[in-house]
Amino acid sequence: MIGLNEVARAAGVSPATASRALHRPELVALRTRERVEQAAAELGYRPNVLARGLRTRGSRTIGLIVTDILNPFHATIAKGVQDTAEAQGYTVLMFNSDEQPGKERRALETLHGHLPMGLIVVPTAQTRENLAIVDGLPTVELDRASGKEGAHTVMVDNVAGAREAVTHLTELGHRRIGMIAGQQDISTARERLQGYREALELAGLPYDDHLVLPGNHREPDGRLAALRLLSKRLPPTALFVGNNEMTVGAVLAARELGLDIPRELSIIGFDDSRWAQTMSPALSVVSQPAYALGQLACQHLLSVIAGQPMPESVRLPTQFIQRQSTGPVMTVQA
Amino acid sequence: MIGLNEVARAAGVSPATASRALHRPELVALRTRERVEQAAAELGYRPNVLARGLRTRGSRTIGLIVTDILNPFHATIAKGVQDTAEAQGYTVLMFNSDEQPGKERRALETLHGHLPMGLIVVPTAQTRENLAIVDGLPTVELDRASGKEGAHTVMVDNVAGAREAVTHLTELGHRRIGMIAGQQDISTARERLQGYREALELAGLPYDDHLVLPGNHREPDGRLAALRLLSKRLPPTALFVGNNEMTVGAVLAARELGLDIPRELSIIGFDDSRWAQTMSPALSVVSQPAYALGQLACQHLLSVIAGQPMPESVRLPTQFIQRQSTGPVMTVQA
DNA sequence: GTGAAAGCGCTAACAC
DNA sequence: GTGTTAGCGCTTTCAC
Repeated sequence: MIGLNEVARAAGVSPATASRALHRPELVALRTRERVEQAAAELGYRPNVLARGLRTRGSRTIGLIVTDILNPFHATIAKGVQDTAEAQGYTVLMFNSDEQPGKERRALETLHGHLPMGLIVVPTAQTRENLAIVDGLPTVELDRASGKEGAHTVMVDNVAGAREAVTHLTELGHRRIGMIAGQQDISTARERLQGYREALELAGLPYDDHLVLPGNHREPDGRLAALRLLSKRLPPTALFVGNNEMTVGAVLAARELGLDIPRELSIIGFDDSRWAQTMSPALSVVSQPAYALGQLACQHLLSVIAGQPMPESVRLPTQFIQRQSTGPVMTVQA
Repeated sequence: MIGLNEVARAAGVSPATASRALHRPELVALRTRERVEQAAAELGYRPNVLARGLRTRGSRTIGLIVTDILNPFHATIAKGVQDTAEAQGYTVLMFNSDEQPGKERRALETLHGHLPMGLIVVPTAQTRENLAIVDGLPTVELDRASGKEGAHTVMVDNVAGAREAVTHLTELGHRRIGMIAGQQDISTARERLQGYREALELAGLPYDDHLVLPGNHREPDGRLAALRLLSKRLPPTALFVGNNEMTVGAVLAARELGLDIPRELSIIGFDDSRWAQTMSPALSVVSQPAYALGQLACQHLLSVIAGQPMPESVRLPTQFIQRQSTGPVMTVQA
């Protein structure tokens, strides 16, 4: 490996000067700086970030923990984070928690050993406790809030997004609207349920516990919950589903039951995707700016790292996109 | 940060012994080892991998460069790699090349500074040259071959997969079968085209240049290529598409043209996905074991790192899955 | 079986 | 503006 020593020798300066020339050009005479830069380029010098990190107690590295990289929403978030970090010269160490607090813990432990300068995390149910592992590390919680005091969060306005979607349904005349909600220990799921309740209230409809089923955010759970809701004697005429994966399951369930969408059942999902756009009928959704969410979280984190005062919580708006999966309620069957 | 010094002091031994106790237990008396381990656990000791890496010239880190993390195929591969690496105590540094050799170069340069022990890369068109940056680093090429001499590769049998799919079409009676091929500087695309040709030959059909269009592996290109092929005076009655993203474009194109699948047009895509499974009609595909591919590449790499002799090239089989997007050729129109 | 000492490559403090 | 020196936390000779 070509080290700074070689570069310094080739440029006829001391290693310290070579380091300054590369890292703090303003402290060095223009001439020497040029010599060093040229030598570095010729030798193909690449800084050893391990040595640098050891010395400065912090590599230009940030951690990213998502709950499911196979979920396109998370993959998009990850790309937003990575692109932004890379543009600023940061390297991202990415981990998957698979929604499991234990995996999150291990990820945090591994990360800790890498002396990262910051962390972006999509929290699990135990993030508040787990974050003790990286105590003092600048952290931004993304998409969900762990509930930790004073944590920085970047999220969408889930309440408004859900309210808008469900209001769309009430305005179409639906009065029995089911919801497949996420696990209630996740802030996002709570907020979406809250929006659902608010929309019902606005429409003067009662909240009916039996029409709301939990789900663990994955496809099979969405399917099972939908099957249960739709098999009731008096099934809902519309379904609002709390995340993208469960929506797939719900649509599959509707197909299994031979229900025509939207004639016999209206469905709205949370989070847009290519699948939602191209399935037939195309799915009405509450769309989230996933990429922007990742970008913003990363910028936010870098600002916090830089010591700039930052607002604790940032909310991005969602957008309701009406497609073909929602329609007026059928005239009541005898 | 709790360092090895603190642990050593707490255990009443020297740092050197503490290091040995944790890393080479057999060199240390059982009693002292226990004391050290207990001290480490109590203090919550986490090794500083930067310091260790600096000292041993190589962190327990491997690099992974994929061409598009938003493509579910690549996301799945990444998960396979990560899960496997993590199980062996390795940390993955993941980068996105977006198919751009320039981004790949920068990723390799960044990676180099982290002193990784190995690299898994989904090659771009210039990987052969770019790999000079990490000269000597154990490397496994995944999904595609860069053409570098003696490189380790883990791929699927693209020729057989394509041949099988196209043979399915010829057996259904199709005689004008179009192909949307990937860029021919990518080995995978060349091999799939090769399989297409072999299938035609097996069926005694001539190879017609006009029925084969290139594409840059992304959705819009697939759409445009399909539109061009299907707008011919004598359009193909079936389409074989070289990757998953382009297949989406091709299906959208068919819809735009109002073509009924499979009555008026049969389509087969390469690589399965949830989209392919749930779109209607469900898509017949050549399915690839994406997760296993990632796992295998990682195992292979770790073996190479460990100095075990390894075969240069590994091929996994594909599997043709017939769904509803393929059917017998329509009786010829006047 | 254990400790002392050196050094991985780099940068910050302190001279000059 | 530049060089000298020291040390980040760890592992690894080399003694004992």
